[in-house]
Amino acid sequence: MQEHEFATRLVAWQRLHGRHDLPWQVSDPYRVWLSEIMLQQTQVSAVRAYYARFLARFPSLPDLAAAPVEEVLTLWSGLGYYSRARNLHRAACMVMDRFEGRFPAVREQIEQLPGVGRSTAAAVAVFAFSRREAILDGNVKRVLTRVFGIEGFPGERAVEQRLWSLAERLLPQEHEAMPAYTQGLMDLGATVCTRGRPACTVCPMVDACHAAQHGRTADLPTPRPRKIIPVRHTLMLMPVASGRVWLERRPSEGIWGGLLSLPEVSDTTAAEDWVARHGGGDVLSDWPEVEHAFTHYRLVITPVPVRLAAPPVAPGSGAWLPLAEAPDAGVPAPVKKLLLRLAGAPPA
DNA sequence: AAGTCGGGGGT
DNA sequence: ACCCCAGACTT
Repeated sequence: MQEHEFATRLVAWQRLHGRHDLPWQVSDPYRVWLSEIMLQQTQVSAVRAYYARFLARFPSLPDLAAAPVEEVLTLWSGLGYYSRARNLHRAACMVMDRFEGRFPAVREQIEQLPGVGRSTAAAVAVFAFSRREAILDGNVKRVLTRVFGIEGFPGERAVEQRLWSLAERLLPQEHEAMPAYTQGLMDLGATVCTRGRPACTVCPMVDACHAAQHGRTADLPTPRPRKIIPVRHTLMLMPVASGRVWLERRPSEGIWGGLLSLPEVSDTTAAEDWVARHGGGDVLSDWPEVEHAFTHYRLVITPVPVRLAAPPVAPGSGAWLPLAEAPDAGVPAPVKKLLLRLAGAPPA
């Protein structure tokens, strides 16, 4: 298969068999950008509801820029990678005062926005402005490594560079074909050239696909080299008083940045110190640990429910929330699990 | 180049 | 239980 034939086949396939009903298939750059950020490392099925909710609250970019970042984070909670939400808000403000409210139409300018890398910038440039730019996300890497038989872990610099240059050579010549071509690349990866059981029998590339012809779809793309995942332990205090629980806002840097959460301490001594510093109280019971898995480590949380002796005077930066409301206050998933348990078995 | 950041779905 | 997903940013 000549390289120019790839785009021809893909565009024809997309028009007949691609997805045409995704809510963000519009030309409004704000909506395209929002969807691309939400879709980073997150699957379509998970994004749909968040996208609708987000647009209902922030129908346009000026609405988003005018909102407090805390509200953006609350709408984001559950999607993960919370720096995306902070960057989204920063970028909206940047478009307002650096680009006078007009979304930039060139890939290099879009790429200046925080949270937007080359691939995301290219996707916005293509869908909103029909620019001739290549994307290279997980779907595209899978399709290209299989069709063209590219060996090596795509996270490796040399492999990724080969993929970028290949992706650029494959672009259709006509600007008008760019949205269908780019959508076709994503659709093929998402619905046909899937990770587990690719549907090669209905693939428009099957006769030219290196992996399909050599029975190597299970080997490509080359998987990430194995690593040992460490385990970390932490304690989370659950300070309760008068039917309310104390939540603190975490620093914007690091894990769960900017989210409301339970106070975290490193060990039991630090836990006792914390209670003493806040007027003293009783540890209510020993609760079972909660495990939470990240990409790079496993976190074991020991919950420490405490009834504070002192009345609910706010210590530091946070809030006393009614037990029934706390689980939905935009907290990290494992904290929500703890708060639901707390609300289900409130201290007498 | 390697490490960090999350939650959820597929297998 | 393990893998990865419409990646970007920091060190």
